[in-house]
Amino acid sequence: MAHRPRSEMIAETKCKLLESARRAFGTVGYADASMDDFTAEAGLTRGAIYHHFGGKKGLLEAVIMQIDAEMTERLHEVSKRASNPWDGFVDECLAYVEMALEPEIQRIVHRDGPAVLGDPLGWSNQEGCLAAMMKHVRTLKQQGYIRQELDPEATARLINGVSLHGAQWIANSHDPKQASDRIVIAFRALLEGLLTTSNVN
Amino acid sequence: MAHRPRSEMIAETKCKLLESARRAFGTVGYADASMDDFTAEAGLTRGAIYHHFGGKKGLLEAVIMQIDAEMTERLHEVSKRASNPWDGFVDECLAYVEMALEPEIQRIVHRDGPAVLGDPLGWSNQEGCLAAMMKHVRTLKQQGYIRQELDPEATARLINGVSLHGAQWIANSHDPKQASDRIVIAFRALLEGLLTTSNVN
DNA sequence: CCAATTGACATACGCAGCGTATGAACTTAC
DNA sequence: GTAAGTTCATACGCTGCGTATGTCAATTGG
Repeated sequence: MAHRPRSEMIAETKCKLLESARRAFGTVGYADASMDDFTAEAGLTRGAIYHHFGGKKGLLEAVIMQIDAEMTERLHEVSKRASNPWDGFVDECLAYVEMALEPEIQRIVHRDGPAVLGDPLGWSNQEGCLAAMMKHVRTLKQQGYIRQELDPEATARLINGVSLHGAQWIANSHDPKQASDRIVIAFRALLEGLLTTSNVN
Repeated sequence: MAHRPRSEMIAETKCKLLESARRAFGTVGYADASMDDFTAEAGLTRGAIYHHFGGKKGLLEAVIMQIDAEMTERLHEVSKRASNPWDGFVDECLAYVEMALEPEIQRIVHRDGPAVLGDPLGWSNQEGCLAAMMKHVRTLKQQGYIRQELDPEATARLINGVSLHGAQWIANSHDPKQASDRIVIAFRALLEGLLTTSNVN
């Protein structure tokens, strides 16, 4: 077995770095993740990181983009199998909450990410979870489900905030199950504020 | 002029440390704030920090508590001069948004704080901004303004999330004025979802 | 098929920054 | 007035990042 093409080797190296970095970031956090440690774990050294990702920050950014792509995919799956647009939207929101409960996502995407890279607006603008939700809101508006005066982007942003904080509260609650139930009730109530009067049940 | 009582000297030292640390954290951020630098700026050394605050984290915690206390006070002022409870609540929410726009608050309280110290639930549980908002929600519920099935804590948490993300979006927008207008509309819509049907206009 | 060149990493070095252990001065208590 | 405790400064070692440099393999051009 001779050597495989170079492009494959590179892709594998990048993949290994992303994997071990993601695990380190997700467990001990960005600040306490030693580059020497998790590169060694991947059988490499820091040199590879500086070459491929420019540095520790670049690596974090790449990890986040990877996770965000996975989240977007999962959310798409959820909203696809709803019977009507509004329910699909609500389901997607709740799925987003559930995902934010996963330790890896919570830590990397929602805590260290904004702290290290700044506001999420910069790195998840195109084709990310936020973009997907924004598109969803726009559709609901066109179909008359929600109020006409609502701006899709602003609305998506706010709902995103609701989801994140709800999730955070649930995650850190001593009784996650009960917290989840209470959050869902309040969440649904808030969302109903968006509906046009003719759509309020 | 002889020596003043020791307790005064200590208080002054603590105050100076808090002040310079707060400035450093608020501008360059927690990670890039060198303890040697901002202690020197206060005419002291790191030794003082480890003695009084236990370390860098402890100092951040103290700074956050100081800011949170100021925020609580300011919010209280706002809601006090409203004509009715619901308007007072809405005003308080919008004031919270505005405060989250201030760079120092945004950076220290909403970004570095959670990243370094973990979830805000731990450090702002008692007598903080969240507690105040929660109390407000409870009152509104008792007075019949908002739905009975809503849990005050969960609701306050979600609204907090709405405020934070709205503020963040406004702050990073290229047109803050326009963004602010769009956020306010969506924010009000969401809040109206909390109202009892008899209170919806 | 063989240089020449580029790319993909590893190695070595320097430096900043944190935490701790130690020490000195000053205060308070008795 | 002395002993004890407090408040800070100083000194030390360690970890961890970034960069500069080196090395080897792979690709390219003739």
